[in-house]
Amino acid sequence: MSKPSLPKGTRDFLPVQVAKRTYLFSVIEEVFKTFGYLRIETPTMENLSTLTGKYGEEGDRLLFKVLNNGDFLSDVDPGLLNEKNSSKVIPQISKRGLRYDLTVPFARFVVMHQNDIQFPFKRYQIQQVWRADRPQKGRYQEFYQCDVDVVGSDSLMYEAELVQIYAAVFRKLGLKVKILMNNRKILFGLAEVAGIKDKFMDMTIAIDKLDKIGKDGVIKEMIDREITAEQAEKVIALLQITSIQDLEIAFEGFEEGSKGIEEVRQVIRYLGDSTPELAFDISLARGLNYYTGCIFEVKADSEAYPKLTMGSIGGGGRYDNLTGVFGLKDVSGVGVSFGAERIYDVMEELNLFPADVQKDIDVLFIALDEAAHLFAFEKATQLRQVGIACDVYPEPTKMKKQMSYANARNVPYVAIVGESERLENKVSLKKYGDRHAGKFKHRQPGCLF
RNA sequence: GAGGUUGUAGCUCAGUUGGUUAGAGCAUCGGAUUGUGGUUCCGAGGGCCGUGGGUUCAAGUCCCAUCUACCUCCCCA
Repeated sequence: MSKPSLPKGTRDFLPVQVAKRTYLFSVIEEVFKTFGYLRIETPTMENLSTLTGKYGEEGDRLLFKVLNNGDFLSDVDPGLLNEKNSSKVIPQISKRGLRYDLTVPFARFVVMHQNDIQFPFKRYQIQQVWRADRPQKGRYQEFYQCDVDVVGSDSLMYEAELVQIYAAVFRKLGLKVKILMNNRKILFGLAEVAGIKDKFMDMTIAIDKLDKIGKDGVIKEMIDREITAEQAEKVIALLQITSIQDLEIAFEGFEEGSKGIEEVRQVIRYLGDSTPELAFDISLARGLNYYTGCIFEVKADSEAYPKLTMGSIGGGGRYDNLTGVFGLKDVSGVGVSFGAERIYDVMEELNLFPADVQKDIDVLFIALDEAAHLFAFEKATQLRQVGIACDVYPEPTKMKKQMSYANARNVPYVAIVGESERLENKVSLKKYGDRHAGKFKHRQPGCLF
C-alpha cells in the first residue's frame, strides 16, 4: 500500500493548531459582532459564469474548476476535443468552480437577496477559498479569508469604522500593526498631474511595488509599461510628498485628486485620535482594480518587530460598483479582509498566542487498581456534570506511565486514586509542579477546584 | 505559467570515488525500578532510500521524467 498524501497546497490541522486558529477567528468574530456585522455563508461552489472574468486573466487561470457529473464528454464538440484546446473545452465540461474569494460571491449574494436584506447591509464571512496558485510558505491552495463589508451606503463613516475594527482586532491579539490608508482618487490625481491618465492602471501596478523594488525599480517598471522617463520622474517626485496639506497644493485644480484628499480628511475627522496605528501612505496602491475610493492595508509594525519579514496581513477598500456586473447598479460598498493564515504565522513567530489556548482538560484521573479505576470513573462523571473538563486514564496501569501521559497532555491537575483514597472517598489531588499531593474529601462535585 | 533547490524510519538527520545485510538521536512499544509528572538501565518493532524509467556486473549515490515542499519571478492572503 502506498503512503497517503495530501493534494498540493492543502494541510491537516493538529489539535494544537485548531485551538490557536479557533482563538484567532473568535477574536476577529467578536469584534465584527461588536460593530454590528452579521455573519453569512455562501456555497463552496459557484457557477463558473459567476466567477470567470472577475479576477482578470491571471485569476481565471487560478480558478479551480469542478468537472461536470455524469457522462460529461458526450456533449463536447469532437472538433474542439481533437484540437486539445483546453480553454474552449472547459466551458463544455465544467459549469461550476470553487470560490476564489469572498467578495464576488458576496456581490452575487447581495444582488440575489436584495429584497431580503436591509441597506446598509453589514456582513462578515469567514470561509475557505481556493486558488490554483503555486504554493509557497504561507501561501496555500486552500485557505481561509475573513471579510467584513458594508454595502448600500457611501458614508465615509464606514471607512472609519473598518479602521477601528482593524485596530480593535490587532490590539486584542496583542499584535502591533500599521494600518495604511490611501485613496484611489489620489492615485488618479497623481496620474492626472503627471499627464498619464490613460496609463493609470500601469502606474498603479508599478507604484504598488515601491517598497519592494525601490524608486529606480518603479521608474523602470513604468518605462517598461510605456510611460516616459520624464513622466515617471514626475510621479516619483509626487510620491515624495508625505503631508496631506502639501499634496492638496499639488492637486490644486485637479478635481479627482482633490476629492480623494477630502475623503481621506473626512475619515481622519471621524477617527479623531482613536487610532494612532493609522497612517496615510501615498504609495499604497493595491492591485485590485475594482477599488474606487479609500484603500487600506495592514502590516505588522516593522519598528516593533524588525526581524519579521511578513508582508501584508490584511487589506481592503471602497468599491463603488461591485454589484454592477450582476445587474444591480449604484450600490456602493466598502470592506476589508483579514489574512488569517498570515496573521497566524506572525503570531506564531512572535509567540503571541495565549498559553491556555492549548489546555484541553483540567484534571486527569489516574487509578492504581481495578476498583479504584471504577471509583475514578464515577468521580470524573461528577466533575463533568458540573462542567469541569476531565479524563480518566483508560486502565489502572503503572503510575509512571499514567503520569507521563498527564505530562504529555499538559494537564494542570492529576487526581490519583488508590485503595486508600477509594476507602476514604477521597482523591489525592496533585497540581503540576508540586512535589506532593494532598488528600481532599470529595463531598461536592467540583469543590476542589 | 517561467526559473531554481530539495526528498533516506513517525520526527530531525548521517550514509565515503557507485561496491556485501542502509545507520544514529528523539518518539513508539515491551521489560526492570512496584504510590507521585520531561530521570536512569535493558530490549524490540519500525525503511519499495518520494515515484517511474534509464546507465552499469553493481544505484540511496550517476542521468531523464514526474510528484511534493521550499525559494525567485508573476500574482496575491
